[in-house]
Amino acid sequence: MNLKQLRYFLVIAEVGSMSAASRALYVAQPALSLQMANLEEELSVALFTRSVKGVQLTSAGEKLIDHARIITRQVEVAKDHVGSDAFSPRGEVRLVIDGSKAYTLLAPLLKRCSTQYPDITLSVTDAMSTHAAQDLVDGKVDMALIPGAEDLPAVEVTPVYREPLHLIGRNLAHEGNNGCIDFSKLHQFSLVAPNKGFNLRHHLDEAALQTQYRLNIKYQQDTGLSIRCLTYHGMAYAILPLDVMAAELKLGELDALKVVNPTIDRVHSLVQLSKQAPSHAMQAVAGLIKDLISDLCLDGNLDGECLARKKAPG
Amino acid sequence: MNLKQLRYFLVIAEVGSMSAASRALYVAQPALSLQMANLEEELSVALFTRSVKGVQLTSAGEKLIDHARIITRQVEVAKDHVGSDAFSPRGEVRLVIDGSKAYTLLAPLLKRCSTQYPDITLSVTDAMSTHAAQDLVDGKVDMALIPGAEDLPAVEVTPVYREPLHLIGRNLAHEGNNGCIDFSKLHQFSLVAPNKGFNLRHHLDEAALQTQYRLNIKYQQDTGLSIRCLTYHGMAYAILPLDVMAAELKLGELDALKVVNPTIDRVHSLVQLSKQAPSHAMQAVAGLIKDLISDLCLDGNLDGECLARKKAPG
DNA sequence: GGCATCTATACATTATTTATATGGACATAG
DNA sequence: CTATGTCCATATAAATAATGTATAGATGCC
Repeated sequence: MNLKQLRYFLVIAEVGSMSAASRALYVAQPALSLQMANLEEELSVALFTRSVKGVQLTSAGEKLIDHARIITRQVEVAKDHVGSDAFSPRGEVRLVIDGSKAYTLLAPLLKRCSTQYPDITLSVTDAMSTHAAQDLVDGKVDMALIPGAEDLPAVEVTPVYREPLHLIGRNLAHEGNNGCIDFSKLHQFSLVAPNKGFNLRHHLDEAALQTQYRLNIKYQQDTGLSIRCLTYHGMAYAILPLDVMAAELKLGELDALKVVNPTIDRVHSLVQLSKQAPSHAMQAVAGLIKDLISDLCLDGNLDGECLARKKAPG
Repeated sequence: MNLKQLRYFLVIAEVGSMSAASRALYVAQPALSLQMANLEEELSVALFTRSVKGVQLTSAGEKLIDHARIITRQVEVAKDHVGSDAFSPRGEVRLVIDGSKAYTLLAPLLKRCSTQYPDITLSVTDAMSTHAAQDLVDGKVDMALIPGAEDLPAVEVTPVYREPLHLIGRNLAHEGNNGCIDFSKLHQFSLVAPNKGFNLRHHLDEAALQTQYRLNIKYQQDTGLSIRCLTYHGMAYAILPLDVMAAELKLGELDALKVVNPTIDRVHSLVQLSKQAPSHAMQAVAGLIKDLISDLCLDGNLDGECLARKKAPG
């Protein structure tokens, strides 16, 4: 067994076909066929069931895939670790950000990273919080910045940011009180919200349960784009953090009212698997994120409370 | 970077010389030279400082060695995992037993292992408890059976056995009371005990502190053999678990009195690093150990209390 | 200074990996 | 039902990588 085999194996398992993997890897298909055959012979167990439509993992293959991810990732971490120190880290960091924060954070984060740590390759993806958490445990990413991670198992959680949620929609200016609106009045608005299971919805349901007020959820949409779209076109009102609709609010096309009595706020946390030791690069990126959020809060560019201390520059 | 390089690297680092490693690995020395040069080039950092006396790890090399151990071990675990199931596990398990228990447990454990799990290779070493714990965190072994591990960090600890300590030495038969002796009377005996830092000594000191009685420790010896030797020759008395001197006690050459008021007992635990998932083989061996201790206690061949439940046969 | 030991380099040899070409299995479309 | 396309496996040749042999350079030791 060697690392090349494991890397091939991961790609083949992911795309479900040796031919497709050969195109993705820029390697001839027989090479993959042979390497997998060798691997299977060494382990004396079949990893795939072959068919004319591609390959599928056997149960043994399913077992191997977790190990393969851990091993190949550990190798990357090792490379980074020996080649860098706390002052000039290097290597790849794969970060997933909750969709609601990606718009605000992505650009400045990438900018700062390339400036402060030119040797770090920061790959950022965005996803809804639940998918982000799954990517993390699957080993597809190294870190996640997601809301509602306070009590996930087997992970290292650092709360960094508490944000209040707002009612957002058209022609709300006259409704509120000092830019606020009581939770009790929310039922007057047709809302668009994600399905149960999503963090945003969880906070809404919780507050509704607590106050005994019902909400009038007219549309259930699970992507940020859908929610923004319906809201923008006046079809419904959304309960969101401010920055998601920053541009429309600035233009005066939409209004926002902070929900109070009770306020609904959620905590975004940096999450990483505790079973894998963080590389210098990961620690550096974690510091960057904390700094960035801290700065954005101080400058008023991010609405909410920073929970992570401003790191000393290093 | 590949696994071959990491394996070579580990051996070279361990023996401190490429030539010596080449003999150990049955590989020509230039092959090692070249592989290490390649590895260093890929990481763009020197792993060794070469001298005419051999090689020595640089700080980067020190960093890599931990990763290399984890990675290579993870590969072995992966192999075992996919190639075996809970019923017929296979693979290597490296166990270290505290010296005081090795004599009693080693033979029956190996016998049971080869009978029940013929595909498991069980490598057992013995060491004083402190060294055993170090071997575990260094990744030189997978599991340890040691006393006093109740609150080690970053490890999975399963208490399996509580054993009472006895005063052992020549001509004690008339001293005790129903085979027991009060802690308060211990100061009358010249003792041989390990230095501070060793688990046995820790329990003695603790009891002395608690009762405010001082102990008369004449010799400080840190190996089981030394302590047994001095005791056997009547130069001192030892405070030990019964089984360490089982043969001499049986022959009537030595006597043992259980220390009471307070009793001094210590708990042996199975310890494994929590960061590495246990293979089927490791779980099987852990079960074997619990079973064995349980059986030995029930049959009266081990003096003390079994803390782990008798596992259902499987 | 001569000898032993260690690592590095040069070069030939061997082993491994990959690419090309091709065949068999199977699905889908005409 | 046949033609066609896609998939994986095999054979063979080419390319790449790893290893062994021989040897040089460096340094400690007697």
